Amino acid sequence: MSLSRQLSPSRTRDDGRGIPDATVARLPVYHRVLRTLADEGVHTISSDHLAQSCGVSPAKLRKDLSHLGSYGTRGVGYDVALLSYHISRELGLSQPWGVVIVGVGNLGHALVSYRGFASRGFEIVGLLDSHPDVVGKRVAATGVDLIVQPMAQLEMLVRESGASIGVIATPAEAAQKVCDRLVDAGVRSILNFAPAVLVVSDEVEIRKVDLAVELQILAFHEQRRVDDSSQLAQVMNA
Amino acid sequence: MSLSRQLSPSRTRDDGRGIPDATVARLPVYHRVLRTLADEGVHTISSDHLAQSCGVSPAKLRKDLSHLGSYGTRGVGYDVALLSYHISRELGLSQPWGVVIVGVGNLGHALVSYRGFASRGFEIVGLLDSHPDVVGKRVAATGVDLIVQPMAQLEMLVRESGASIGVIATPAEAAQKVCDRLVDAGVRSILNFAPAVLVVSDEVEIRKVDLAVELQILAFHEQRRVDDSSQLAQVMNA
DNA sequence: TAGATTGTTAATCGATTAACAATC
DNA sequence: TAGATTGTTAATCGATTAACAATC
Repeated sequence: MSLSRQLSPSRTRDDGRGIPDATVARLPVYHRVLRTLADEGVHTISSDHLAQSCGVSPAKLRKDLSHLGSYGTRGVGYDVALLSYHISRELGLSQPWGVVIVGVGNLGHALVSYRGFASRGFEIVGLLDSHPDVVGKRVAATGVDLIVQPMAQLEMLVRESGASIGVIATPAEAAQKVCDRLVDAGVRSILNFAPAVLVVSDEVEIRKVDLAVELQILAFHEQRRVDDSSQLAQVMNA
Repeated sequence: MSLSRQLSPSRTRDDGRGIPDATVARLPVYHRVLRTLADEGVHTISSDHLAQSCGVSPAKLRKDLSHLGSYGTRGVGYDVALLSYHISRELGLSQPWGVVIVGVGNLGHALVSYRGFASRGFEIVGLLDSHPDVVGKRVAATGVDLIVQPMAQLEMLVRESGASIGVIATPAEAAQKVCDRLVDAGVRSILNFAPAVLVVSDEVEIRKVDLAVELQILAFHEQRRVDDSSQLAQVMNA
């Protein structure tokens, strides 16, 4: 699909087909746990222990890490600092990424005050909202101190800041329009919190966080649990 | 794993192995889109059109729906209301589920004001926080009007309300303790927003929403894009 | 050397996809 | 009947897992 696979089959130690999506999705967890371990003064850790801390199986962890290269030592384990570095490099955390947040309601505020941004090299470079009551308000948190801009500023803000990630925290009705404008302005990565299916071109990477979906998946399992226990009761009575 | 599969191999029209996880994760999207279509007065829709609205392939949609039973009409399509009903029933949305939210910071507030709750049968039955400034505050939104309770009330609140879903919106440090207390009090489904790996027994269903993870996955793709274009430039120059 | 632990292999499992027979 | 569209089949693909040879 992407040109790069054909151009350079092995950018790192990987075997040419790129790092599997499932692995990429777990790398941030490994990275966070490794940083915590480093803070606690741990220098070396085995795949068994690290896997347990990350909530995955040791086999899966080793398989995942093998895609990055060979950074462990047989008989010893992994150097925490070294592995942490290689993961962050692979994830692209060694360079800063500008983030624009569209929609500064409760969720937008929660995102601004989220401490995980700056510590991983993300910088919030712009806040936008369409509501007159919100536009012009100053929003400050650790590492952030911005004035909410009107929507008309979107294109200029994205271009001047060079933001590469757009976060959509608007109501569902506004999401597609906002998405289109972000993409037209040059954003190629979108994180969508609005409960809407966004249509984008293939070049745009889009991730979706949907609270309602998560809750409904839990409801499904809750219901199955209830069904199970009532069925069990029937069997017991029979 | 669960007893029910052995007891009753076919609760609905499914073939005994239960509905695949990947399918369950997509059902809420189908459901939301179907409700929107119903609101727009659409009575019948083909898998091709519905799939497009949901952002999936027609083959995947039909395969997914086939796990629920046979609710379409060949040559015609799906009845929007009927299909919507069967999905909601399968997801367990036909009965109300009580939700307790622990941690009423910016994110907790965003969750309370989220409109997707009540419309899908979820009811927020309790808000808890450890911070003295927050405890006792009244939090109101559509369908919600609650006083934030101190953490000491957790067990009593869960038991008296019969809440089945616990939402953790605390800092990472507090998350495991909160999780343990929720589970001890009887909660079997947890939605975790804290950037922490929670350890729970097998009986507890846990879902995780991690903003930092989503952003880092986007950063990975951004970086790959940058690498690609610089490589392309090199090839062009050569 | 002996014990420990990685990185890789091969088998298995689950999800996706395309094609088409069934049938409205 | 002819056209349309579902539900199912079989092939493919990607992810997981367990086992173990390599090696510190």
